[in-house]
Amino acid sequence: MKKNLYGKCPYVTAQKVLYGKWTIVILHLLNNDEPIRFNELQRMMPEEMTHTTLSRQLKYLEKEKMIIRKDYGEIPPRVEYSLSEIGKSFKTVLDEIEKWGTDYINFMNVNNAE
Amino acid sequence: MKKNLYGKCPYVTAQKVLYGKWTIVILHLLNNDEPIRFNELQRMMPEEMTHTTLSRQLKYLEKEKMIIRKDYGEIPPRVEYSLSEIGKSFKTVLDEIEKWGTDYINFMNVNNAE
DNA sequence: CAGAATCCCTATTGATACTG
DNA sequence: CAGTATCAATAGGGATTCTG
Repeated sequence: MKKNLYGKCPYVTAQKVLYGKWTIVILHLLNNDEPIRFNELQRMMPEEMTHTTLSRQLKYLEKEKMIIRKDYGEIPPRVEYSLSEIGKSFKTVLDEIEKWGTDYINFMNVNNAE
Repeated sequence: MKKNLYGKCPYVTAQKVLYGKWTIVILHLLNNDEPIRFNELQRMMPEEMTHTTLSRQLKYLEKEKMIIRKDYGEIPPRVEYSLSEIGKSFKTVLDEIEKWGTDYINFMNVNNAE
């Protein structure tokens, strides 16, 4: 009987980390030098999403050690998100995704009449 | 109001193509010179999955033009799957995923007591 | 062998209201 | 501002059966 290979096979593991509906986009947006506040991040998202969903995705990525949540404990609340070290190292994948994604979009535009 | 950016933003697009539970692994397994038959592919999968699920994922990837399905029309059936051109170009992403995934696994092993 | 069809079940998302 | 809590809606996956 085969076993769960999360934490063993790099592909299975990466798939699980990236499985959320917005994870790649969030990691991409956080991939700069400035930490980003919650609402700011929501406004930057390319598509509509509720704060409930964003909150959940952020929590998931935090649990997976991809991002760091810094709560300033102020009123009104001020929370900033940034990439962790292992999250930053994901940049090489993001760069390839951007290149490939661009190629894929062009390819689909050429090949699809619709 | 924000719009659906599938087909516009490379990250959103890549996320949608990769959203299946096994897509990355399937693309990785098909990433060689030999086409692979259905049952053979199922046996190669690192974790248990039913043929129903594999069938669905393959259909999805075929619809997204990532893979090519070749039906030999024989009895008993013989169907081979291989990567399309745009699917092959995904290799650069897969390579980075493998590297990063390996780093991530090591990182998690060092940092998690459990 | 390589599915399709079906049903069921769970996980994920979305919508809304509430809070310090 | 940055959430949480709750509930409803949906999609995706799994199990089983049937087929040529």
